[in-house]
Amino acid sequence: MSEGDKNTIDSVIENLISIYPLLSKSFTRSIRIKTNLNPGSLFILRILDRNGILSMSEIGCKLSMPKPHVTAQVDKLIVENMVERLVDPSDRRIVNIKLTKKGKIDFESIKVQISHEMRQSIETLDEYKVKTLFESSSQLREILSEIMTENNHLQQTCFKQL
Amino acid sequence: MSEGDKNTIDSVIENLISIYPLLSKSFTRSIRIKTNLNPGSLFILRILDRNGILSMSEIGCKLSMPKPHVTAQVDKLIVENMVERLVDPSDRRIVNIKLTKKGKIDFESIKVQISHEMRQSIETLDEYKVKTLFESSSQLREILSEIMTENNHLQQTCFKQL
DNA sequence: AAATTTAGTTATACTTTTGTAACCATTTAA
DNA sequence: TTAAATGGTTACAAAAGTATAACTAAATTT
Repeated sequence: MSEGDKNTIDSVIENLISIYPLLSKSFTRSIRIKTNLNPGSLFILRILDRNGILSMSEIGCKLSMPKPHVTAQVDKLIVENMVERLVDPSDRRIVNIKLTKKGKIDFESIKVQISHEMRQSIETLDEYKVKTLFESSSQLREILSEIMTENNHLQQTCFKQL
Repeated sequence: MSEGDKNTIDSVIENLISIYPLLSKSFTRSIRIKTNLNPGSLFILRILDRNGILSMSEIGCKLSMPKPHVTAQVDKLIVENMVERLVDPSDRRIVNIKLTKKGKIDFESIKVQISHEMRQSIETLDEYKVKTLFESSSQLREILSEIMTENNHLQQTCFKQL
């Protein structure tokens, strides 16, 4: 690897370390204020919305969330009637989770709620910047999803890939 | 605003909501394992490294961190001899914070520590993807920094811009 | 000079997240 | 058919972040 590549990677790390708190502050506060959910259970809604059905362990793997925490968060979502547990007939130890109809509808409106300020900010940008924002966020998301597939290390190794 | 723009913004929000947990999980765990600091105090180091000297309030504004939390985190960093308090001679209410020499050195090595896994992952990517990652993270960082300048709402309004 | 505002700290309570250990039920392996 | 491994839950502890009120000291306003 050349010296230039090394510097490029340094810059990437710098950028990511800067982006993280910007996103964090933008979302977590909206989530707390505008929903009665916490960020963790919202993450679970998001991956269920994307993946359909996931087992408890798969949720924990995808979110690097300890299994006891997954249980607690899913319990909350069940109380809210946003997800449901499904016993896997082929292996009755496995508990599969999926969004309910209410969960799907609620998640859509929550997304609108928590991104309201950010949406307004983005709308003030000129067309070119919005396009740049779209492309850069798409690319970053894709590559990060690709490389962030390492296992978690929580009570047991997580073998299944994201 | 056209329907296409609205969809583009929706996609941007989707992307950002996806990127956030990926970054979060990648950094916070490394920080906890590899340093004796918490993410919050590391954020403070980062903005001090970038901005030089900042007052307590400015730190709180930039990080959307409640002032009492800033005090607590800075206290920790002072115990570690990584930052120092400087009384502002023109206004003796203001407490300015800057990195010590040790703080600068430590921060550099901490950055290497906490980004080690991510760096290794990035190194496995081909040259084109690294370039894409660099460009997209740079662009995203720049635009997010630009739009995430809203005030915090913690005990008092934060007027100064980031 | 008195009243108000601002910067920061202290104290305190609460929420969220992380982590470990122990446990049950089920499946797989010996 | 025992023994071991796996998926998940329960219980519990601790770290980290969030929030508000009350306070001191200094600056500003009136």
